[in-house]
Amino acid sequence: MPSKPDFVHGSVWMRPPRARGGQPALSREQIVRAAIELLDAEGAAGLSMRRLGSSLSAGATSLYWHVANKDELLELALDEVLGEVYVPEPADAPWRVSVTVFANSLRATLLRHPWMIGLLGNKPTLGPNAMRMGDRLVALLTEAGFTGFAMSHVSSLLHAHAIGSATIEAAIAAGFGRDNVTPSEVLREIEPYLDKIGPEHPHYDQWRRANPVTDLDPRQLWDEGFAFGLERIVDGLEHWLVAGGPPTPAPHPAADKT
Amino acid sequence: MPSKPDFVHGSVWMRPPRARGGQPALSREQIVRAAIELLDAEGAAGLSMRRLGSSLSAGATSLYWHVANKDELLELALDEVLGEVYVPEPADAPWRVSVTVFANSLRATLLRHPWMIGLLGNKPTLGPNAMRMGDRLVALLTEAGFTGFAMSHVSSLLHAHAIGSATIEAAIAAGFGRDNVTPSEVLREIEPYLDKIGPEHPHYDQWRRANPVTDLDPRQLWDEGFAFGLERIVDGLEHWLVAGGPPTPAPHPAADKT
DNA sequence: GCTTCTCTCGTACGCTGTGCGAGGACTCGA
DNA sequence: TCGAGTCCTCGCACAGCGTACGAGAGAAGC
Repeated sequence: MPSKPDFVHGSVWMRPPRARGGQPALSREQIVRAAIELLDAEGAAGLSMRRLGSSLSAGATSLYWHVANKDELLELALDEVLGEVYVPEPADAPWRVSVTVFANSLRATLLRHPWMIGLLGNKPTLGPNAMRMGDRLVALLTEAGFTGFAMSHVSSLLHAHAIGSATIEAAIAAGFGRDNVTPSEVLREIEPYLDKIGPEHPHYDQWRRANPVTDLDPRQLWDEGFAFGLERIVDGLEHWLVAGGPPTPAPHPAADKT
Repeated sequence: MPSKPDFVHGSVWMRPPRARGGQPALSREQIVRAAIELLDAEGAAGLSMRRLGSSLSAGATSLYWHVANKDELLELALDEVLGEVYVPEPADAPWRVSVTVFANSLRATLLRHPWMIGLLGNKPTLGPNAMRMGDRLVALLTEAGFTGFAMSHVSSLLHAHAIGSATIEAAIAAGFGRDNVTPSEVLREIEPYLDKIGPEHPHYDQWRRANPVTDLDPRQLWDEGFAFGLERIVDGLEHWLVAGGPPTPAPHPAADKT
């Protein structure tokens, strides 16, 4: 066999841009991005290291060079999508508006990536995006006039409303996601069950008959409900603020106080 | 005949428990109770069918006679502990008080069984205890003067506050549960990390320095925060109520999304 | 040339949920 | 007393999981 021209075999042009044998075929960012894609498409149960690996044309255990374990990967993915949350600058608008924008953005992000919800209760979110979100929210609330621990309580209140609402909505939406049935059809399916157990729940049953929900788009109803709650919260905060904050000045509870 | 996974008829709540007879060494109630015990003791990751079986001195697959699968078992366990939530009767107290009692009870239940939190977003809770809770809350809110969809929005708002708050608290508490260290020690451990990345988060860092949290019991702080938020919510609801409910017939409710 | 560092991956282990079918225990009718 | 039928338990097996380990490929530096 005559020797082949060397430039064919060893040249750059013959090598694929990201050869399988090449070194940097994988990166942490790439892995996290692929994980999010898989999670969005198939939910939390659809993500396994093997599936993730093969979605990157890599071996399952190759991932462990870039990521300590699956939990850490989920943590990274969670913080990554938290980067989608938008927190306005304090100067952008009145605080009532800015706070509403933030809460809506957090809720929308959670509903866009419902797998986040089951992860949030597991460990504190200390990633860079979560911290950035927290920092900007502190700026916003401080500028609005909240100080001390009340400020962090307000932050928790807003977070809780978005997270709690998204949890409830995601739960019901999970019942809707099944094979191409519309929410109305699902609601109509549940109806007989509710009718059957109706007598055991007279108050709810009466309300349900007076407020049939079957023909409405539940998504619109949830949007309204979230906005309603958020308005009540912001109203309550404003009243508290104009009333002068805490009724009795308790700036520094240094010692145990009851 | 399409045997599509019918949302209602496939659900646990539609099927009666297996008929009795033979030798009932195991029962659904017993299994659910043991599962809750295991979940409380070891968290969601600590429950496996094999471990649950051997905690009942039974084979793992014996459980499948009484329970269709693990998901259904978790659903049963979730509804069971929801029975711990207390909803006052409308006549017991002014609605502001009753609503506060309910929200506190829901939060306390969630914190007593933190594994509930990761389950809530997965599917709607239609079990008997959840329905009973919903029914009593409807009675409460109707008596308070809320009607129509606003009533369900108020219900969602209260649920969301409890669930969201519990989620946040459980996440941080999970970081505390580690090997016999006190929360203060954990906070002191995190301190250097926060110091290091402080410059990237100036607002938060400034607030943190002005409000050192290290010496406080975080549990007390969370209690205060939850109560603060709940007061703001109830205030906001009361103002809305005395203002006469919805301001206008509202042709354009709210469709803003960010 | 050699060593060293960076990265990939095949193999393997212990664990998971659960389908299947054998078989034990009990009740009932004769 | 004897089947027959029903209720319930459980051993086995399978596919899939997270991941520890160590071999080895390729690039970089001496």
